[in-house]
Amino acid sequence: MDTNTFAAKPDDRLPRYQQLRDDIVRRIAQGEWAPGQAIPTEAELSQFYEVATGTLRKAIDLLVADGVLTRTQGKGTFVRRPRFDASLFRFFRFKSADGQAVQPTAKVLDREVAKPDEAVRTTLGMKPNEKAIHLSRVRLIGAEPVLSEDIWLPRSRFEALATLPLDEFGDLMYPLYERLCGQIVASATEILNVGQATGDDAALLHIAPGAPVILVQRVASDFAGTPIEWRITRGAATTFQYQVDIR
Amino acid sequence: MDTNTFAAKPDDRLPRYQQLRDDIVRRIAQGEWAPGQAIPTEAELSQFYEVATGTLRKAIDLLVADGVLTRTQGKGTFVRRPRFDASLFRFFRFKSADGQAVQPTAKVLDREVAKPDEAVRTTLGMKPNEKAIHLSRVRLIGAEPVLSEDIWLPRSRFEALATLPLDEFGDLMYPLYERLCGQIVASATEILNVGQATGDDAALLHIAPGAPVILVQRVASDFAGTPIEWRITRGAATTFQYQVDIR
DNA sequence: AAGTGGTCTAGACCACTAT
DNA sequence: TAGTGGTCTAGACCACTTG
Repeated sequence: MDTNTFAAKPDDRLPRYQQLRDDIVRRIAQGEWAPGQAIPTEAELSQFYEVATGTLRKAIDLLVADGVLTRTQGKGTFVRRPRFDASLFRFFRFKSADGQAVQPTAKVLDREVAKPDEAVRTTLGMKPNEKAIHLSRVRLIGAEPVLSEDIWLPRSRFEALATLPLDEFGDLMYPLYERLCGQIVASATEILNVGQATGDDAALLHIAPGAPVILVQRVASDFAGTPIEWRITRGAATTFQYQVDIR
Repeated sequence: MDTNTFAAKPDDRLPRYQQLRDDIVRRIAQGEWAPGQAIPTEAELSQFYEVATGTLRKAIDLLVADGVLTRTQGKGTFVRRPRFDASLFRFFRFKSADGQAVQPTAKVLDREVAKPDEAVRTTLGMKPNEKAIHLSRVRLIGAEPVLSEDIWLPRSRFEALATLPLDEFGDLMYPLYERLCGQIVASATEILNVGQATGDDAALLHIAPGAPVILVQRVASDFAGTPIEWRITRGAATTFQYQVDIR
């Protein structure tokens, strides 16, 4: 921070507060300020950037609205640690026997290092001959399988996962990405569709072939907006529910 | 506006800008400022409320973020006219023969004035013996039925629709509510589920009985947050697609 | 008590729209 | 040219957290 001036003038035509926002996300993307840590105080930042506190606050307001930062009065402003492995609960409502919401566990069934589909390859911005790591997972409530998942990762960023023993993958992938590969998921886009269970799905999820299933395709990206994971999740449509509020 | 002081001090503990926001939505809900019209200028409002322009702008920022107001530089700040009859396109992707996205037309099949289900009655906050207007609609692309809809409205607010000839209902309900009944839909909550087509659905939508269908339940409310419409829409799951961006 | 973010002021000047 | 919202300043004081 100290040694690095605000050289970045990406676009003088943009308002100052947008330039500030861009510079702050750049520093986060480059790891200068890490998730879970506090960024410098408003006073320090406004002095460094040579803007009034109101202008700096407006830049931070945008990042808070985007979910990149969180503010806590009296404590500081922090880079948000994204924890949306639970995001599927926005779609699938799982309950235990006593009606409580529960987190499913996960089990990696298979892993291969192979050439990805063309669609996956282009989505992840991979070179024509680059290999991908492909994981097949099942997620369970107790012993009951509820979700079936396929995950593709570019090998270049996730080399450590190519050799990790399958039983050492935990329930959550994103902490693993961060710990073993230094890859932090900052945002994601999900597309929902309805399909019918294939024979494999049916066997895995204990439903009838042809029964309706929800397909959630997710592309997850880092702070710089680069896609780093492609994932598809399938679950029985009977467990599906989603709520939207319209402005 | 001139005759009406800012008597409302709903909660002195709240920041001024939140009090301003509440007072502005109150005026909109009461019809003092109507959808499509401009509200007073920032200079007038900040003088009237006796706050600095920055404070007033923060209140308006909130309402813009909520989708209640829109600002246009050089022109003014306007009460947004909600137009989300097209919101189903967030769920169902319809295309014409040449691949263009199209708006479906609508046809009211049936209307009855009857006691609503208990669930509908309580959701709409209706008295125990109050009657509701129930409409059955089908929505079509060309001649092809794609969505089947049931709508319940409290009779007290929508009397005019109890007698309107069925062929005079247009394609869009909300402009009708506003024009004939003075009811403006300002927000809505939708819940999605997946089901299987009943015999009626199958016949109406030209799909096989038991085929997967998407059910969208919508509760629409006015500016004051009072629910005024309950609606359920059913469509073939094959036409369903939804995209979410996660922070 | 010191340090943080949260609220608010009283302006200035700029960019855009309309006439 | 007049009027609108958009940006920005240079502070002040308050509410909350931590030592």
